[in-house]
Amino acid sequence: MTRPAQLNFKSHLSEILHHALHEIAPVDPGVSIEFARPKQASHGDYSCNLAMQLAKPLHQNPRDIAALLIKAMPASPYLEKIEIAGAGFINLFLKTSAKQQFPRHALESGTKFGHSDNGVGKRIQVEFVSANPTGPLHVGHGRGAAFGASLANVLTAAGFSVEREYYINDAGRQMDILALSTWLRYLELNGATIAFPGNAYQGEYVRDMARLIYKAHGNRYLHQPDLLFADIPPALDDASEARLDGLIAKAKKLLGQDYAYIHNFVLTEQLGDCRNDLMEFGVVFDTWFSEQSLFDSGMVAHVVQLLEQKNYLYKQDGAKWFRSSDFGDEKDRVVQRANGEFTYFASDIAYHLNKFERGFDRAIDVWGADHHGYIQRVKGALQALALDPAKLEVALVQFAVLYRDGKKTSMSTRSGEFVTLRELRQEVGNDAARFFYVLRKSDQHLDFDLDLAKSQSNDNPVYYVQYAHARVCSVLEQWGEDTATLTTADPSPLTSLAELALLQKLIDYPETVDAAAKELSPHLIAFYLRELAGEFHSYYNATRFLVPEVPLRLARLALIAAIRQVLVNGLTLLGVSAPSKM
RNA sequence: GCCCUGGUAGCUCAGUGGAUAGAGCGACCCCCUCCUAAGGGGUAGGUCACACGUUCGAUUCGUGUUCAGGGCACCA
Repeated sequence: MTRPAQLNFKSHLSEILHHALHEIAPVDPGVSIEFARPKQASHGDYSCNLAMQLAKPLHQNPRDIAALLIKAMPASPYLEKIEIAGAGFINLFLKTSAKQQFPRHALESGTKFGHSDNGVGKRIQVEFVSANPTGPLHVGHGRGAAFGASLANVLTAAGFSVEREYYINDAGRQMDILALSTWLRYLELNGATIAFPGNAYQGEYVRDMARLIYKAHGNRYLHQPDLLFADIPPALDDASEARLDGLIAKAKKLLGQDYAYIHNFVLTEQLGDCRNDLMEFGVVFDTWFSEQSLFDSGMVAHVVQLLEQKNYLYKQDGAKWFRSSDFGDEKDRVVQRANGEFTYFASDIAYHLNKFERGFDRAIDVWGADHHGYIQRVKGALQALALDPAKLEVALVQFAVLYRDGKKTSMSTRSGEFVTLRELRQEVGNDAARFFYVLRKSDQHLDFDLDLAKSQSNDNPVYYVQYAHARVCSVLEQWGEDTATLTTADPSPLTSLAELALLQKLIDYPETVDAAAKELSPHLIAFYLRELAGEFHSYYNATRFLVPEVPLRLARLALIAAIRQVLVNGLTLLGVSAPSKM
């Protein structure tokens, strides 16, 4: 057995059990080799239920099979003993000396500890946030941002080449509504009295943009409001969508070329704001992909034509429908409306075709849970285009429901009543926000209690983890010597129960990163860190590190230095800082 | 009506086809002359929603029921 470059007991054990399995069952019986971490120490460090799985296909008693497997296993330098227990568990016990290698191993690997090469040579695109640039990001977007960024980091740690992308919905009606809303506010600044539509964008940021335009251009874009509202039927109520569309059409007509200026101005403003907001949140993108560019390049028209050629479209009521029900969708969907305009779905098909053309091995879309009905039709379209829909994975992030004073808070952008991500970050801090967001499984509803998150109490688990880091820093500082020398410390004095448990925890870290990458579950890192911090705090309270006996002191310092490294690495994956003083 | 998520301790949530189901908060009791008390130790708290099925074994998988949240546009 060769020693793996990155020490990973699980894959090592898996290797030797595969070998044994092949020995006793040359024909693949179609079972998978899994290891569990037993809750009881007497059941070993790892346990394997392979023998029980084999009982049926091999028509033998599981305990007998276990004995055969153990006999066929190649010798391992890391194993102390192997036992058969219960109904046929194979319990594996690691040598203490093997576990004791981990502090040195973690320190030598440094920021790379926990990284693997599982994904080497594979390109993954992670698309996330992709919020409409029609207003500030709110706390719901924040969850997608935190999840997507952490996921991308985890995948990078697993060796994948990751590209982070933001899809900008800069084409379409919502942008027009924003442009109109801003222009109406601008008219008000010019002294006009406007019946501001109830379903236009109400937020204060719209007024801010209008003020910027007014400041830079004075009354250049002023038109008489009478003309604007002239033939808009008064019978239509204030919140009518048709009235809004009428106003947009009128604005385009009155402003002529200038409409493009207003439209572009509000887009640039909102996008810039969004980008800054995310950057401050530690979330950066490699690519900002414009939906409009898909129209400009003719990609949307092209993809619709492509589907038409393949006979997946039909006309009904003047519109073009895609036969998505042929691909498991509950009904067919319109790609081109009766008025000739393409739907959002059409540009989304074009967008996904474009993703595939860029040659990613996997594309992960992080979507809000409200888009779940969308998965089937997009995959259907990909299939219709003879692409492999399995390459597209959709991670649905459930809504973050916000509570203030114990009451649900509305998050509609148009109504202007929302709590922005920026506001949240200012109130609870970036670290707490990033950590809070990934402290839930992504497909789990998140009740974000603002009052709790705002309270600077120790309820906030991020402090708990950061505090562990700060404590290690403090101890090492008082020790005062070069921590780099700790890699040479003899680890054999680390024999207490707490120390063995901590060694095991270090061993778990690379496996946790692997699992988080495989299951697209960054929350596993957050939970791991909380557990590691908990075991460290307990150890800290029970044990002195700066003891007079030099070998013991060095061994313990090496252990806590390794813990510090893992805390840093894990927090980095989550985009949370690791302060050395608190 | 159909589709997605969920239902695990008082609350918020992890977790697992396996052996005695976990954490945080809350409650109660205790620990700073001591490397950071933003910490630690302890006590109490459970029919893993319910029923049936698959399995050597189900809280985990399947089906049904029920409750909760969300989604079902020629919006984006």
